[in-house]
Amino acid sequence: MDRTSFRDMNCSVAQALEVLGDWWTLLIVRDAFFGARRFADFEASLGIAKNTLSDRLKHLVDKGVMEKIDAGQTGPRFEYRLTEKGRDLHIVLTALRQWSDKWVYGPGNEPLLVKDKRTGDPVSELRVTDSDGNPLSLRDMFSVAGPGANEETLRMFAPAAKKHRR
Amino acid sequence: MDRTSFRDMNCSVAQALEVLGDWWTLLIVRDAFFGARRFADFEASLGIAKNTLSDRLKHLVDKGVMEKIDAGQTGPRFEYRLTEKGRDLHIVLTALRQWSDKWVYGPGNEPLLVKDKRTGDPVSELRVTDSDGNPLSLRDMFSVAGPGANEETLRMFAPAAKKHRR
DNA sequence: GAAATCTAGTTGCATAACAAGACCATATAT
DNA sequence: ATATATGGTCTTGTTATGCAACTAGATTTC
Repeated sequence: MDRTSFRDMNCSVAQALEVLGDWWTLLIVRDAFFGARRFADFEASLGIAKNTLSDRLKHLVDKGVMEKIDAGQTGPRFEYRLTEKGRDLHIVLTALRQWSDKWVYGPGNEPLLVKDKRTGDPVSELRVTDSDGNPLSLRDMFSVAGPGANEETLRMFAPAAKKHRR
Repeated sequence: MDRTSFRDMNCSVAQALEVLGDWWTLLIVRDAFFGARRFADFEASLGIAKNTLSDRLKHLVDKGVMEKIDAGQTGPRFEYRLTEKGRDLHIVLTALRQWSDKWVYGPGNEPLLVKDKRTGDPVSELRVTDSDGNPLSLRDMFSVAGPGANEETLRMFAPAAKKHRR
């Protein structure tokens, strides 16, 4: 009666959630982007229980999102740093932030703004675009099985869609 | 000893996770994008327990991400559909998918490809850009307290960053 | 028209995940 | 020698989640 793992699902979203889907995990990554490095940093800024933080950091290190560095000439002093894999999550956090700014807080109530250093303007909203940078709406795209697809993928991906189409 | 809620954190990422952060939730949304609508659709394609699915759907409806529609002339027959708020999560799923395609599966092993209907090319990678559409790297941006910030935000956002800067 | 089936769940039980706080080991500071 | 800081582990409870059984209205089959 373990919690169902997403490991065997041949789906990128599922795999991402297998790494990031636990309660607290993405907030730890967020804090890392804000400069938190030490165990106590995360603990203080999140108010997370030590054991949970310990688990999550281990998991993130294990998955290659963060690395644990012994920064200690002076006693037990470790730093947890984002790897490149971890830094690449910036786009995921941006997507979540923008969604929440729009739908939870609403325009004009954002707790935090991310701006372009050069112009001072807020960064623009993420959009899915074609290769030339033109925005694509949901109706302008379609999904197909990729090179890594298998039957599992297909079962997942074309679930009931067909059954209910009129 | 409840699970810590993120409700009181004045942070967009935390609020997004308060809505989406549970195990299974984003996979349910993913399935909705793939055309799943009925209780049994989600159940079959995910292999999720009925009670958990029931909880999650209630929560998503409650948060305005999906709506429950009685599509039943013929018996108990409901449909769960994404609202506009829910459809806007497409960008979040895209970010997660692209991250995983890059870092978990690797190029050439994607289980699923999303393509431009017009050209047949895969949609391009999400990027954070300035108002003119020029890509910005992490170093090209900075964060500031927004109009909705409070002390809580600041404590979160400038946690240890200062302490450890040399 | 009775029995089986389908849909959309709820309920009860077992276990894993999570939270809170006590405790611990190493090292430096006083 | 004592106190403090760091970075945890351990113990103990409470939820969350999974699994299976059951329910209830409506439809289909016999």
